[in-house]
Amino acid sequence: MPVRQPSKPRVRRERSEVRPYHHGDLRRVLIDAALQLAAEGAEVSVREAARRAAVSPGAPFRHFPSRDALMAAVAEEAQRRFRAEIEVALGDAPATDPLGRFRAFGLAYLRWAMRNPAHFEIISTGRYFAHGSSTEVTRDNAEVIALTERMLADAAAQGLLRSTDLKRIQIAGRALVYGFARMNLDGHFPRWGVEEGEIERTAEGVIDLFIAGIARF
Amino acid sequence: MPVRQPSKPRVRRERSEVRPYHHGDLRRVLIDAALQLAAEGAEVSVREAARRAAVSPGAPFRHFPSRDALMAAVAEEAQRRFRAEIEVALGDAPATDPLGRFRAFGLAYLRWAMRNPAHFEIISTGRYFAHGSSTEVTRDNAEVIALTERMLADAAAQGLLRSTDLKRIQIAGRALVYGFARMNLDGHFPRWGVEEGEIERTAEGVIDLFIAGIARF
DNA sequence: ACCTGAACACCGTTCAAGT
DNA sequence: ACCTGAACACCGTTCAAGT
Repeated sequence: MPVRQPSKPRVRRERSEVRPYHHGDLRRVLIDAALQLAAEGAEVSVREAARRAAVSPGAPFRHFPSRDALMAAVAEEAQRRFRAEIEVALGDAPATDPLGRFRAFGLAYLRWAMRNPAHFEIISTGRYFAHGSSTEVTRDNAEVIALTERMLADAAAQGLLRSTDLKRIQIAGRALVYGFARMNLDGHFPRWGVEEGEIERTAEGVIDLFIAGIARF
Repeated sequence: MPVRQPSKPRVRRERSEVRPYHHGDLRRVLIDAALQLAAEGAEVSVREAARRAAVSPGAPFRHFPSRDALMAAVAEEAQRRFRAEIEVALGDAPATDPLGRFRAFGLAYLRWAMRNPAHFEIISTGRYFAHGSSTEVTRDNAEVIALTERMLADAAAQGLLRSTDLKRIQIAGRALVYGFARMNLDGHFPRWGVEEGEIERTAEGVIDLFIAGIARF
């Protein structure tokens, strides 16, 4: 078999002065523009994303059938990043300590939500895509749910829990962290006397309170 | 002094067939229209509210400086109703049983949120008025916070709580119910295997789990 | 004092026409 | 195949003009 040179991808003046007629990967560029708009706290509009991609207002509709479809793609991307961060955080937590893992999960969840509020909102608000319209988001989410399910099952197996109703514990735990993240998002903390600087510490305290409540000792 | 007849307020065909030039109380009518739009699950738009009030698109702006101001008025009304319902629910709960009151509060909170999702969202989303732009909403909210503060202080005084960090308990409790309400709002329950019919029961279970976690026994 | 109706600058979306 | 640019039906908001 003839050995081929490990072909450096032929660039051939891709970076010419002349604006090319075809955009490189408009789909990708539009998603990134939308992510950035959200991160800036601006409303995500198709037209503005198009403007940032330097294309006409109609162009995005060749890649996304609707604004909601664009938002779903943005949610997919954000969900991917979220899940990656969760998994990194859980890499440090030993499998032998399921409640420790549960705690690490909660902390990672809240930290990401605090530091990426707009992306968190797009993932969770459910206003942009009908439940399950994006199979990828659905799958990612299901795997995150399965993750905490396993932790609780392990904890129960080790006799660490007061209650045997794991589903109830799981939903309560999720309501707790989701509620905390949304209180932040929706600007509730000032009226609760929680200041900017102490939010992450407060998150930690709330998680610990919950775990102390479900733990046998 | 000549006695004048106790003049029945001169109506003089106010209810004539001809549409009167002045609306009776356009402000009120616009707020109601907006509440109804929200309850129908539709986007609340100033123009649509104007249409329902049978006035021109510009008319609302004589009563509200902006869409956000209209939404703030809607939030005020919704918050008033919410608080009224909470207080009715607490009327039945004896002052001698602070954790019972805490439970009753949580249930009333969640029931209202489940049954008035759109109004609940307008109250809580904080997208429509800067934190504290409406003194009335701020005050109503502060009183609801004070309500639960008292319950927990009473519970602590009776030695019913495991922890003495009441602020932490309060924020955790609020995060729990708010999170649960928002999971419902944001359509999370299908992917958690919680069906429509069992949501209120699940809410009860989650509240009980939390209270069992903070109670001394 | 309160409302109308036209106007303006935005949006999402469609579609013929261009390359 | 992909993009342009005009068009349409919506929005929030302003403002002269009417009563």
